[in-house]
Amino acid sequence: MLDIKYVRAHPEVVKTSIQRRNLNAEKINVDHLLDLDTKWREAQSRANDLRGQRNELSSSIKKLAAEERKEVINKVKGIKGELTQIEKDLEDLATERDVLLRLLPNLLADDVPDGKTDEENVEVSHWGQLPTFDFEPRDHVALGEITDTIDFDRAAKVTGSNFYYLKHEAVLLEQALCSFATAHLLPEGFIPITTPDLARSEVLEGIGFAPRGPEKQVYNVEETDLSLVGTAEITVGGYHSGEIFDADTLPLSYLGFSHCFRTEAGAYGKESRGLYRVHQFTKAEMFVLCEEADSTRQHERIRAQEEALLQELGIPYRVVNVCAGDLGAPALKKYDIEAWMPGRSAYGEVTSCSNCTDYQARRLNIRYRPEPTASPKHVHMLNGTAIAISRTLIAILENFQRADGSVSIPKALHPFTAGVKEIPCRR
RNA sequence: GGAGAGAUGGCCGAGUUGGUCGAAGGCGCCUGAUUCGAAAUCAGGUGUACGGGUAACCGUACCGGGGGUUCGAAUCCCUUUCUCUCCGCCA
Repeated sequence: MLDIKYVRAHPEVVKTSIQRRNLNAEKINVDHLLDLDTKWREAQSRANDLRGQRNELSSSIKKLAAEERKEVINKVKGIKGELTQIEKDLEDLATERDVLLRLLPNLLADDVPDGKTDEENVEVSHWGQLPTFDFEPRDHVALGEITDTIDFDRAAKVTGSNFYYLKHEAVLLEQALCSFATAHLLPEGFIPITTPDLARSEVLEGIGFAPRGPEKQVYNVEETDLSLVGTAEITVGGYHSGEIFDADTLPLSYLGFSHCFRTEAGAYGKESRGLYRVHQFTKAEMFVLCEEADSTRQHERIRAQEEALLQELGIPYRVVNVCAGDLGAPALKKYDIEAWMPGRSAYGEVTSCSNCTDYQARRLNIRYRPEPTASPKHVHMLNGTAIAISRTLIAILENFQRADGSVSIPKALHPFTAGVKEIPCRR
């Protein structure tokens, strides 16, 4: 959520963000919002006057004789009639205004490229040598089948499409990747944390997810206000809601582990084969709370960690600066890191990191005091994928496959795989 | 799941026969005095949001959330969430 005071002062900047993000300006109407806001402020002012009058008269009642008292009470009742109506208007205006206010996306960083879809994201760097094979490389679905490590067919019996079982070395890899991420990020000051896999609507909304309605991306739990989380960003972000930090406790960095559940409604089509777009996966997520002036630096720090992890694994990748039209509403700027996936001879997103500035902190009410006696400001919040297990598995299987259908396990994971260094072909 | 108790400012904690309570007291923090400096001590200050004003400042709201009673609610009633204790069930 943006600061309404900022919207009042800089409506053009907000409009530009909406336009560049290719959002529906009819629906997300800044002028209408400001109009409602003006009316709300007028009503607020009037209500204040009336309440002031009421309070003054009310407090005098005690001292008055019975005769006068009746008269004044009637007078106050008259004020109350008008006040009740204005308070009703005030509430309606505030509700309508806030609905619109919450639809506004974050501002855009200066260096966010123009563009409508992910095809217009701009490559900013790349790393690693693309593998060459003297055989026809298999994709991860085929590899998962012949090594008996990923089973989609049987999962379909239990949960339907886009679920899977991991078996044998894939399970080792899942656990090893989590341990690998921890081992790498612990010395960097990240606090490991496991979180609930569910969260309340209030928290989902605070982070910028729609918990209900046609645009929701999450599973709801019946007869509760809970949803399965799509990322630990939600639960780690909600962790400190309502709190005020001393500046010297920031930045605060977490490495959150959770399962991620996504309905992926309407996302079927290309790029949805195999593990790429599934309803459940495990993820290690970096999450940083910091001071306002520090967030750009923290964003680069998270990105550097994401790159370091892929480099240690030996997976070729490129970094793209996500264009305005492909950015999520809470993000001021986002990098996607795309690993090379030989199964489709293309790069595919494996991690991303977003600078959400104070957009999430405002609704979650997470603040800090820049100085001990200063008024609190909202913290800046950033998130980035350390390891998304499912997509990392794609990259590992496809990049490290051999002609005989076996797969070598990256050296960086050997300390965590119980001595297992390769995945044998079983068919 | 059943029965009770509670939720107050950055923290702890008074206040429940409704009015002078944004809220005692303490801690913490800030400023000043004292000191070579510090500790200790003493004095003063110290919530958030919204609205108004160039400003000093003024008004309004906020005592977990929502609703109600009343001229007036931290205080009374209803409801909801959470916490704690006890009982039951269970990994």
